[in-house]
Amino acid sequence: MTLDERKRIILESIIKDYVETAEPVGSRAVVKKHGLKISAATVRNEMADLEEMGYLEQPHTSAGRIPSQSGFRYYVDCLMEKENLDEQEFESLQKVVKENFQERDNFIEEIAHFLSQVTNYASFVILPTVKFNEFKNLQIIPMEQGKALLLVVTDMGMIMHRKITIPEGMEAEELQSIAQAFNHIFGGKKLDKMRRSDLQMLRDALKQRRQVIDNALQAIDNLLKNNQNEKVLVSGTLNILNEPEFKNLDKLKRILTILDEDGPLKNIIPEAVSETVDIRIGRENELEDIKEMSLVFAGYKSFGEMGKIGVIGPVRMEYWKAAGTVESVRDFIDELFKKRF
Amino acid sequence: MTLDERKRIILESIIKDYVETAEPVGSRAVVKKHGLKISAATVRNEMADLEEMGYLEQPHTSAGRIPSQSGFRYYVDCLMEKENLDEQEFESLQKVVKENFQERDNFIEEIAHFLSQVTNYASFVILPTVKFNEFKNLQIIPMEQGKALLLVVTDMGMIMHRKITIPEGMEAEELQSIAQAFNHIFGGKKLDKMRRSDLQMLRDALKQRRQVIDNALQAIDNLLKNNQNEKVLVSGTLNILNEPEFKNLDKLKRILTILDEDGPLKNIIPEAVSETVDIRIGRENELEDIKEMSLVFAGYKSFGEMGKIGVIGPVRMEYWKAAGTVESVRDFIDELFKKRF
DNA sequence: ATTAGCACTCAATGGGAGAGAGTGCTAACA
DNA sequence: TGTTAGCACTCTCTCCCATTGAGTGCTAAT
Repeated sequence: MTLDERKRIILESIIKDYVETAEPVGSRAVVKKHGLKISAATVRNEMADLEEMGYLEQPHTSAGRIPSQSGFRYYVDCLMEKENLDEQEFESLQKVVKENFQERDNFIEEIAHFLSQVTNYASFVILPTVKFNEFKNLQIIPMEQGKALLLVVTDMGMIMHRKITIPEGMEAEELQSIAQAFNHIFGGKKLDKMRRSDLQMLRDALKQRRQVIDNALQAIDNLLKNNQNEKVLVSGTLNILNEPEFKNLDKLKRILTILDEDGPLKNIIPEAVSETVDIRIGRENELEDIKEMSLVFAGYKSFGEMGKIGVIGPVRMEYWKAAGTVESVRDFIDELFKKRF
Repeated sequence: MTLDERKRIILESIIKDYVETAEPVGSRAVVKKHGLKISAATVRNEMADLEEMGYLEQPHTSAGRIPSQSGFRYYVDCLMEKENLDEQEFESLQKVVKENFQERDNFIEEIAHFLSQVTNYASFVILPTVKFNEFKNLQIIPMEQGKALLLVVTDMGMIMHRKITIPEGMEAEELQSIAQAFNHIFGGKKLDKMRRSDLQMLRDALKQRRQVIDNALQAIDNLLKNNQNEKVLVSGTLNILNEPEFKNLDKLKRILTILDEDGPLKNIIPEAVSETVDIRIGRENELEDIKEMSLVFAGYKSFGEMGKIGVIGPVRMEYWKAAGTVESVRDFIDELFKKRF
């Protein structure tokens, strides 16, 4: 399925034109745009060939051609050159990182924002679960009257915290011994293996402090619930309002609804992602509702587990820019996470 | 400006009809809908009067009437009866609270979600700043190698935390003495009064540990930056896709963009809010971009400072439902916050 | 004061003509 | 044999106009 040089040039130039204008591209336009030394009629013949091969299609007989999804696939596989961040964009990324790398949540949000700004598509960042982190250490720190702060630290350095109620007047030492009991039982366990059944042991070990323990367990339960699921962050969804293919209100609504909710989004992205950029074009996506959208995404590591970043846009997407950007950002934060999170 | 009974009935019935259908309401429709004992012609006369008074307007001569913004204002002030949460909704609210009151951020998010679900409008919750809380207590807790967790607690019990880097091998006691120095200098200060100028004192007090102190100060700076500004949470923005007045793509985009960003939203809500429900209809809003939208909102207290919740929707809004819902939810969480946050 | 009747207004709908863009095919050309 | 000019043809898009129908305001009768 390799194309001769001329067909390639024509296909690529139709793709570039179509991506820019969202209009079918005619034979004359192809010749003009690239100052080709052949006539429109010749191009028409080539276009007819490309259509037969399935790379182009015609909305109706008297219109120009538009790239088919296979056409885009061929382009992405064989013709595309990724366009990485330019100097200015890279500086802006560094600035974003510098200002926000203090706190993980914030940071991730800003990264998503950056992605959508640079590409002009909707972007997403999926935070990995910490299921497979190990419970390393628990601390209970007395705060104001009757309150304490419960800290859970994992082997990868992830910290979770929650406020709990304790009996008034309880000594710090007592809290410490409770914490010790927890550490003894849960220490070294993967988070997803921590079971309520271990509770009995604790109860037995510390008959007197049932209330604190119950509160603490409740809090841990809650922390785990909050962190065991992947968190999804989306940014720039409104970019799709600019795309003429979604000027239909119903379609728009369907897409925005998907992007607005966490649930569907998680299912959109394939479970297994690699650390290289992957592209899913239109019908290649499994979810029915996004068969008119394309995904460009890649995996990164944080706290030892796999997260995902990417952009989502119309099939008529600037794949070269999207792929380059996702790649650059992925590499950048992956490197960063190695050091910090 | 009081209306006689008949005019009131007519105005109210036009409002209800128009809110439901988004279509101009004709004289016949008014008579039929409410089984009035008067003829359409009589209603037409009354409608002409109401139009003269500015409560109704006519899109064009051969159409029915729609309520003007003053009409809605009159309705809200003189005719409306708030429709509070029904039993089922109230139960659902309690359930939401029960499942999420463990963590403030989550909790607030779910409240916003609840509001938008029940009203079918976009909802917002603005978290108060903690500017006026007092710095009460700082702790530095050693974590894994070379890392520590910095905790800042305010007099109202608000906890902020951040991870910092410390020199390897530093003793817990040493950290404690650093923390003590902080507490000594900042203790009792309002958060918005904490100045970098105090830094010098610290430096002098603890010449040896400059690195830890710098890191800690950096972290505190960051925490404050994060919490001094009001945080805005928005939910259910896509509800406006259902409103026929926003089927115009440009308008839609303008509104969604406003709701999508934090900045504009903060300015939409008047600075001073009371604890009772306030309603701003269309042009009563100061911001140009939302002069076609209405706000229904109220203030609540958390950590001793004022937050805001409310909904935003088209001028053609079910004010009775929106006002009742906002009131119910406000009262509920206000009560809750008194106990917890 | 209320109502029936009627002429009038104006948005919305749908059909048809004309313009314009682009094609496929044919025949001529290098 | 590949390339090109020319031309008839197709199909969408836009504009125009006539028709329809809902709803009004006014007038005259009750």
